[in-house]
Amino acid sequence: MSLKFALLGFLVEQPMTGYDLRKAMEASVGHFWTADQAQIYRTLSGLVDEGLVTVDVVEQETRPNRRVHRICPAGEDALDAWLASPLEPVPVREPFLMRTFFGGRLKVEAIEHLLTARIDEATQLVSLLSAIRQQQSTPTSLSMHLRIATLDNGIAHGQAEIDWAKTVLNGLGAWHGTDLT
Amino acid sequence: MSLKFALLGFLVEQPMTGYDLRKAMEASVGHFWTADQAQIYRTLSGLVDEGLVTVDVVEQETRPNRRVHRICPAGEDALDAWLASPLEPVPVREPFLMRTFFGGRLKVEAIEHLLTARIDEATQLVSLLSAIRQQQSTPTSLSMHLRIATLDNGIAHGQAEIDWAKTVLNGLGAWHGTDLT
DNA sequence: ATATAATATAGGATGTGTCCTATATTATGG
DNA sequence: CCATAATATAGGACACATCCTATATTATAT
Repeated sequence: MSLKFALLGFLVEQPMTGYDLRKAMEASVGHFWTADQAQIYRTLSGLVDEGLVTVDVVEQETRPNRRVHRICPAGEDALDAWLASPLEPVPVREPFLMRTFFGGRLKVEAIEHLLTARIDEATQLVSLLSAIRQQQSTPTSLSMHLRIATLDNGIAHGQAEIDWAKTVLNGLGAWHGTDLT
Repeated sequence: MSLKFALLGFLVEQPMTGYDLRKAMEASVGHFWTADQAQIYRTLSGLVDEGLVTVDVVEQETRPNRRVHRICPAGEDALDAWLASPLEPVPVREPFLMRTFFGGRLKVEAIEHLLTARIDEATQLVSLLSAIRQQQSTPTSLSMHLRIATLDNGIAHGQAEIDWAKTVLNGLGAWHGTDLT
């Protein structure tokens, strides 16, 4: 998927180890892309096999050697090709909505609990992203503008989820104490 | 994941074949859960192995026999347990935001193209969901209320995406004709 | 004083889902 | 008249990702 290109994108900025990449991703794209450590290493060696990335081994005594990955021109080409390529359809999969869909089997109180938990989670996420967003200075480049935009996207969807859940919660009153699902 | 429970949820309403389930899902939860045909059949036979579902074979001459699946009491219990269980953390993965994040490598026009395509897609989705939403009568049960709520969720997020993309698009003007990424 | 986090890589097992294929007939659309 | 959609199931191959494990030392936190 896009992990491959995410790695290439980060390696454009500077050569990094798998470990560095994991941290860099967690700190920047973590809110819209979670990457497993094992997956990063596997994808990274795949990039090396494809000739898009080279490795410099830096010997270390106490820890495993640092394998510093550097992007090749072919890697940059692959990244640019991907950026301009048509958007692949994303499989949608929302376990929470699946629960909502069959929630009629639950007691109203249990549904309220589900929804308030959802609101709490989304509120926390929005707070976190907003805090990071506040720390950003006014964008002086297109790149910065776009990176901040990804934060705004998370905030917008988080807020949409909160608003939606509150509306559903309010509409639930009509079925309080009712057992006719 | 939740596919297992989605199948159980649908089988509560009436016994169905794998084929029926695929159609039922596409028509109702399709906007927040895409299910592959092969995956449905495999998951379904898994449910049979677990003893949560039984099968009646209806002989047919011209086509493969219909294997009608019926939920067992154990299946209903499993469904209810899942509905009340804590929410598993969902892995986030948004290829479009990954592209946005590294979009600084593209020309401003190319980014505009990405964003307008995104707006078009989201607009289409919102139209489709809104049309379905309009066809719904006023909910007379908790179940109906919640099912309609899943539609509203899709509409809300679609609209949030449209609003966000338009804002980003407007902010892009400042970098028109600039090459300093 | 002791535990755990940080540094750094990588393999095996497992799960979940997609894609493609096979099979066979009838109905519908252009 | 011909193609393809609908009906109905299911297996093989493969991709992508997660979880767990192993290894080894230092720094930090309780």
